Amino acid sequence: MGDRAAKTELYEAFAAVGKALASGRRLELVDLLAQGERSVEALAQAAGLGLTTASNHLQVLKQAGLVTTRRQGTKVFYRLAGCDVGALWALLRQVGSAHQAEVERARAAYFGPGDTEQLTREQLQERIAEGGVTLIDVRPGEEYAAGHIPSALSVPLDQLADRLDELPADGAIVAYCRGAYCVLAREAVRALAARGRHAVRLDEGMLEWRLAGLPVAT
Amino acid sequence: MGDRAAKTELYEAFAAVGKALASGRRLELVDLLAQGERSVEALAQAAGLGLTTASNHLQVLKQAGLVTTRRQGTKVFYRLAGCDVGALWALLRQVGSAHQAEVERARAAYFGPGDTEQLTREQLQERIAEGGVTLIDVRPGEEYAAGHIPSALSVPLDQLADRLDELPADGAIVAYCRGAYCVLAREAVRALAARGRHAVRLDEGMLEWRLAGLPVAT
DNA sequence: ACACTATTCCATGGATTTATGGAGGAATGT
DNA sequence: ACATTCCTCCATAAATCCATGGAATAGTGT
Repeated sequence: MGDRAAKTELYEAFAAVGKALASGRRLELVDLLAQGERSVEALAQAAGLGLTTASNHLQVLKQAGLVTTRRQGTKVFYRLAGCDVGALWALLRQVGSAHQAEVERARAAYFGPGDTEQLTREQLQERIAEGGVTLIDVRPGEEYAAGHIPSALSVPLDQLADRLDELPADGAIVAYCRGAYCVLAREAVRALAARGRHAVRLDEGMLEWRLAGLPVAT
Repeated sequence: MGDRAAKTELYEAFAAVGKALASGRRLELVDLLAQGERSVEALAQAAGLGLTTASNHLQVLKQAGLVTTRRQGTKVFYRLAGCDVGALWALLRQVGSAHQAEVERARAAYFGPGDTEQLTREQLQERIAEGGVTLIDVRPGEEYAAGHIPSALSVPLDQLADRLDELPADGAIVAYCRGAYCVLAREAVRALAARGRHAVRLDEGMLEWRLAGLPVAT
């Protein structure tokens, strides 16, 4: 008991989880999977990876125990192994943004200058309870189908311009997307503003909503 | 806004945190630092690493923003950059142990067969409130000095055999150490049992105590 | 200035990781 | 059986990471 070789092995086993989180590509995959299960091909396309590359990365994640698979016909669907994996990803992002300057720089470059008006979860819940607010989920339709905020309407960002008539002309519009580091809701708010509609966004997204234990509709 | 190159950079920045967690050696250092700040030399010795190797790993952790340094005379003291880093380490361990078989195997090999009687934090708090319990901190003295559970007595494991007279002959003894994956308390309980004293251990340790927001004495 | 201590920086070979193509495997439909 | 689809496994070259020793640097005491 307590010898060095065994200790090294134990820590190496924990490090296997760290290694799985040590690639930006894999983190993109984890972020996608946090929205719901997907096939390898869908993941590869959504993350902009080659098929074999995506498969390789998914194998690494699976080896580390972060994801599990389910086979349906010829397709293999990957999903996070548990909600604790989503929590780990969220905490990793929080630690990075709190302590690493490079994250803040990259975030600013990704989101672009300025920011859009935002709402906290609590404020959104109040507004929903009061009524009169139109909540739109601007993620791709499959992610909405895998789970969304109750009362939200699915309006994927790329359909937003064509479906303006479904949104109230003068009522309040709130958009949300995957999470704190997703651009979709920001782009939706800007796109709406460019078309003369006022909208605000939820400050975080579906990932944080789930982690907070709030109700999810499917 | 939202272009791929910027997105890749952002995820790569998060991955820098993952990379820092991708080595068993570095995780051992993080685990030590979770107990309190230490000099490079002390860390190298405690982790069984060469001095330059330890310094290298610490630089990687620093670069990732997980630790910060403080200079005092010729010594440089490293410490965790925030309690969220400790939380990240704890969550990484939890995810590993929940989803990765290898962790469980390595844990069993490290801790040895069988287990000692244990107590939860809540039970310990009750027993302390009732009185009549002797709580011993079996970590090295410097870690006790950096913060310990109120009312605990510092009895480093390597002094335990020589200081049996300080412990009640028939009262209840509870030992604790660094955390859920630390052997010290288990070894203390066994050592006491081998000398005819009955003792139990706290199921987790100082790391989890701090993260739970419970009071810490110095 | 000098010796001394504690740490970081630098160079190096060996090991690991990465992206990518092509072959191989499993389930499905004809 | 056969072709098709979707995915995994294998091989490979480029890039990165690792431990280690020696040189360089910052601070302390004489």
